[in-house]
Amino acid sequence: MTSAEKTDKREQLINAAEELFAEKGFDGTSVRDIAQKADVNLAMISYYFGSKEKLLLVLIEQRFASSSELLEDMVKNTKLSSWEKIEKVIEYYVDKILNGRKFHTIINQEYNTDRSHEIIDLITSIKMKNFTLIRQLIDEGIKKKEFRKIDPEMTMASMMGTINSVINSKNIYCALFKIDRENEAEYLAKMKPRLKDHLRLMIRAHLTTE
Amino acid sequence: MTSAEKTDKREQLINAAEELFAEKGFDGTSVRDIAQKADVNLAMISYYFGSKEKLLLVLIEQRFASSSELLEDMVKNTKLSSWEKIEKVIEYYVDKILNGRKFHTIINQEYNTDRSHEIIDLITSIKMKNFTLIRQLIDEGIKKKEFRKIDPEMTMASMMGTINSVINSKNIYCALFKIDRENEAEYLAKMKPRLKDHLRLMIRAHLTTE
Amino acid sequence: MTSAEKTDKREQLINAAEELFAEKGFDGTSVRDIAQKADVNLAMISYYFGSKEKLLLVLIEQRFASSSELLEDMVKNTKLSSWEKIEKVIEYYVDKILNGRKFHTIINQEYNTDRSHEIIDLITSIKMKNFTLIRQLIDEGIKKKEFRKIDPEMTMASMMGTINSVINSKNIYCALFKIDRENEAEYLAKMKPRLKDHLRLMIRAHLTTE
Amino acid sequence: MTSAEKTDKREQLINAAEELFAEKGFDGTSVRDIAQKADVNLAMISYYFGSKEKLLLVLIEQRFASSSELLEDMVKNTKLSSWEKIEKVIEYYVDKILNGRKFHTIINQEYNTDRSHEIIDLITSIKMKNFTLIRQLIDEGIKKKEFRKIDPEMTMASMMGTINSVINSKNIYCALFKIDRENEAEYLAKMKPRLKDHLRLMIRAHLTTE
DNA sequence: GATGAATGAGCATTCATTCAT
DNA sequence: TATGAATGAATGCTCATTCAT
Repeated sequence: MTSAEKTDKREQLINAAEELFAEKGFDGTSVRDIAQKADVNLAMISYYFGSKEKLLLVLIEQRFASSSELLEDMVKNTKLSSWEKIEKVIEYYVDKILNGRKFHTIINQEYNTDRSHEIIDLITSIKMKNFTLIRQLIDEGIKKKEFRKIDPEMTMASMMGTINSVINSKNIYCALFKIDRENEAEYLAKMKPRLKDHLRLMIRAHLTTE
Repeated sequence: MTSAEKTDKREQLINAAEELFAEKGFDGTSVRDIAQKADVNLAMISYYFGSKEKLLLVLIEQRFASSSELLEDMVKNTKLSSWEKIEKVIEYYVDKILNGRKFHTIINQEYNTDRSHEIIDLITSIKMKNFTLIRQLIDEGIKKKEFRKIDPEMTMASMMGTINSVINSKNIYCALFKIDRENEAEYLAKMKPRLKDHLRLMIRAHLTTE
Repeated sequence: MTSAEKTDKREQLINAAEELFAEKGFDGTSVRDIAQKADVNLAMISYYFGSKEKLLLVLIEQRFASSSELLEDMVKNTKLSSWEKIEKVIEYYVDKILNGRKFHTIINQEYNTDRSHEIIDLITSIKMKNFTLIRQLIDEGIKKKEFRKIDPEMTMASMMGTINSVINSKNIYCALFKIDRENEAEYLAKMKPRLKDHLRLMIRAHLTTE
Repeated sequence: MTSAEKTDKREQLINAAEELFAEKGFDGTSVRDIAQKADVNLAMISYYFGSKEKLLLVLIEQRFASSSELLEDMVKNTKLSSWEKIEKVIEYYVDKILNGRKFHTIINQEYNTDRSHEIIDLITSIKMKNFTLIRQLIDEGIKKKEFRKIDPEMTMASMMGTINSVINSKNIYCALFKIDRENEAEYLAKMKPRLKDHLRLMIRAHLTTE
């Protein structure tokens, strides 16, 4: 057995878990479901991760890795205008979150429930870090009089909330825009530009003084 | 036993279910949990609702009742400007959704999962109805040149998404604004005006031409 | 369903558990074994007792009830000689322990292992109580010069240890005395008088001065 | 790798198994526990012993080796009186069993359960052999009129049972004599002379005519 | 209406063992 | 020898639901 195949089974389990957790929720997914979908023996979940919950933890850690690099670049960057930075952030996050739609569905679904502190704390820390970085960009724009004095937290809520709407209400948008519910690629292809255009337009009108 | 007591038990079950579903999710809540919290015999859930899933259905139907009356009023209303109507919609929805935070947490959490068609379809139909009505308000404003030609669906996504952020990320906002996580009343009192002010400002800048 | 039948299932579970724990040990017995032997649904163990361990606890509590009444009578009694009291204690304990052979096999087997404190503490407290009472009888005999100054604790160890030998080494004695291993009644019938005669003779020789 | 290290791992497994079986029982101990405690790969148990049960068998065989040499010496010996022989047997067995307390705890615990015939038969044969040899010593003393006509089997039951009490009820004696439960050495140091004195006194009073 | 008992299917996890390397 | 991976069966327990009363 090659080393590629070895890690395969672990990876297969994580991938199967991601799909199932997104579709059916954490509690709605049994370890049997995961093992079957991954075509891996049930006991390997215990072997590799210890428990179903620790599998979720590993899944989150792995998918969140390389999270806020662009944000840190933007904060340090001195050449771009504040608005150009925000534009880049919008571009980046729409792509990133929509490409990882399944994963972010899990995060959105499980974040509010009574999960173990480990999971809640992990997600909170990542969200807080990103929140703080975006806030710096907005504050900088306000200081430079490039932006109006708006409510930074609520403005971020609008950015993230708009993207999450597209993530969470796929059903609605597929119905509204007559997109085949099973065709994930088409959904992403149609929603990404629409979402980016809208956010750019709305956030610009909201932030910038003219 | 009086008829008041009769409906009491049914109502207690629905209320207990609402809290538990919001906290732990549908699958994470057992009928035993619900019966215990409601201080009602376990078998009564079967008796009153038939099954755990039908209890969720009844809960959704009951809480969604009297939903879109204001929207219909606004559509028919000819005295108010389009923006005044949107303002009223914002005011109304922020109050309504934040007051029913627990219920909307359930909706947001369970809507994406593989629930029975009955539940998904019920939620979808209510959401679609409200979407359509708000769209009429926006289209009317565009027609009257009161609003710019923006993307109506994405604009609604932003309105709803912003409110949902406040619903779903209570953890984050409690941390950011130093609000006691257990003090629901304080959370609502602080977030409602902030949310309304922000939405009015942002949506106005986005929609209206000057 | 009559009330007799109701408690029957609970009782059946306890009886089945007693036999199986004695034969195969606590860990060697599965809840499925118990349910099957009792001809009762598996889930009833959870329903009645909460867990396998709590079933053992209930079993011990129930079988130990009405434990040390005779000993307390003997301590209070002023008419009998100290030796007559010890004789009665031997008579009583041989009958009691041999009649509850299965139960005492469990106690002897499980007492030394890493069980929950609840179980260990329960057994210890009962054993200590009886130890203390018997010690009083021996001390009284010594004070009255009826008995020699022997080691009371070790003397009790010999009394209990001898009886436990007959309990625990049934295999050996069946082989030595050619008793059918399956014939519990014959074993008890042959061992009880033998055990009583021996203990009376030995303990008398040990205790009494002439 | 040296041959010393080779047998080391095997020996480590047996030693770890002895401790764990004594503490938690055979069924309460998993092969993972043993492998971990011995710091040896799990699969080595299969490799060295074939199975968990065969490991127990090897453990018993190894610890029982060199068992009844002293007894055979005593039977052949013509110089010592019968009582002097019994005294030596008491001395020998108290030391031997108390020094191997953990092992004898296992034997006492597992002997009554439904183990494989191989194990039961092995233990029975060793016990029977020793029983027979001691019986010869007692019969010899009776024949020589040195001893009374007592019940030899029950007398042996008392000897072994008294020692087993000290083995099995360590909890009780630690509580009675205020010995630290974790201090095995202190327990043995205090119990051995006490046990020997008592047995000598009691068995002498029981056996010898004066 | 209301309840305690009962059921069978399902749960996550751990078991002793075996395998390829 | 030695190991990490893998397996299928079994573990204790909880699930939503039903039933007789």
